[in-house]
Amino acid sequence: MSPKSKKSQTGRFDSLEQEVYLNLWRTYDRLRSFEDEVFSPMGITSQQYNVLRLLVVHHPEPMPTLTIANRMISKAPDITRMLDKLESSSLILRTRPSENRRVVLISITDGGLSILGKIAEPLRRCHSKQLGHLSKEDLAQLVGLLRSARKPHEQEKNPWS
Amino acid sequence: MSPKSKKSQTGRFDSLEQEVYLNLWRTYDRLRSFEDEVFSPMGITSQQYNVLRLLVVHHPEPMPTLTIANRMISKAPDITRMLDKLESSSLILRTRPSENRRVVLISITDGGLSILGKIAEPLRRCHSKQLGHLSKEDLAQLVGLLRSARKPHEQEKNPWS
DNA sequence: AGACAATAGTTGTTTGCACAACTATAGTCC
DNA sequence: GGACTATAGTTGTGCAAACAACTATTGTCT
Repeated sequence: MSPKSKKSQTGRFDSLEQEVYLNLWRTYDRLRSFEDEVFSPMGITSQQYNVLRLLVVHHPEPMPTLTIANRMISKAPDITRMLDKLESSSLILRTRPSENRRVVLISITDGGLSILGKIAEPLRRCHSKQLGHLSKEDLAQLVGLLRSARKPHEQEKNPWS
Repeated sequence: MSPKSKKSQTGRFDSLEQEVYLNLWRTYDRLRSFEDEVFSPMGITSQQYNVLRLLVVHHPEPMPTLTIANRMISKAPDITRMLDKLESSSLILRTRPSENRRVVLISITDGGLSILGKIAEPLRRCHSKQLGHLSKEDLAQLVGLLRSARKPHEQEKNPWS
C-alpha cells in the first residue's frame, strides 16, 4: 500500500463531499450568530422573522398556516406554536373563514409591519458584516453552487428549487 | 424613480449578501436531514459523532473537555451534558488526573471505536447522496468559497480557520 | 500565608425542534 | 346519504441548544 491510500486526498476529511458538508455546517453556524444578535433584542427568532417576511410579500392577502410552513427556509413542524407566539405578541392575526373551516389564514398586523421596519436597517448591516468582505462575483458564484448543491433535494414547485 | 430601484438587483432578496446567507441556511438544512438518517438509528447525534471523531484523531491520547468544545463544528455550550450521554452509553471515558484536578480528560472506548467503524460506510454513502451529483471542481470551489466566507469570523489558531 | 484572579467544568432554567398521534372539516363514491 | 379518504391544523412528549450563574482547583502577588 502506497502512502496514497483512499483517505489522503483531502487531509483530515474522509471525502471531498464530507469536507464540503462540514464546511457548510461550520460556515452556517458562524454566520448565524450575527443574525441572532439582530433578532433577539427584538424578541423574535430568525424563523419568526421569516414568517413575517413571507407575510409581507403577500400582504394584504393572508396565507394559510401550512403554506407558510412549506415556504420556510428550515422546515417547521412546530408552526402552530410558533404562530401562537407571534399572535400573542400581536404581530400576526389568525382567521378561520366560514367557507372552509379547515384552514387558518394568517395575516400580518401593523405591529408586525412596524417591527419589520425597525429591523430592516440593522439586518442589512448584519448581512454586510457577515459577507461584505466577499466580491459580488464570489457571492454570485456561491449562490449558484449552493443552489445546485441542494437542487436534487428540493421538490418541484417549491420556491427554493 | 425608475423600476430599477434599490431592491430589484436580486429579486425577492434585500441584498446579495442576504441571498447568500439564506441559500446557505436552506442548503445546510436540506443536507442535514440526510445525516440525521444515518446517526439516529445508531442512537447518537451528529454533534456526538463529531466528538467521537475528534477523539479518534488524537487516540490514544485523551483530550480535555473544553478543548473538545472549542474544536466542535457548531459551538457547544452544552458540552458537559453531551459527554454525559456518551459516557452513559460507554462510548467515552472520563478521568480526572491528580496532577491537575481542574481538567477532565476524555478518551474514546473500544465501544466508541466500534460505533465509528459501523457508521463509516453508511456515512460515506450519505455524503455521496448529499453531494455526489456535483463535480470535483464544483466541490473544491465550494469549499474554497465557504472558507473565505467565514474567514473573518474565525479566530486565529482555530482548526477551522 | 492569605487574598485575588484565572482556569476548567458543571448545573439551572428557559426556549426551540422533531416526530408522531390526534381532532376537525371537507370532498368523494358507491 | 353514510362510510371512507384526504386535507389542515393542533397537541403531547422528549430531546437538544443557549445563556448565565455557580463550584472547584490552581496560579500569582505582596
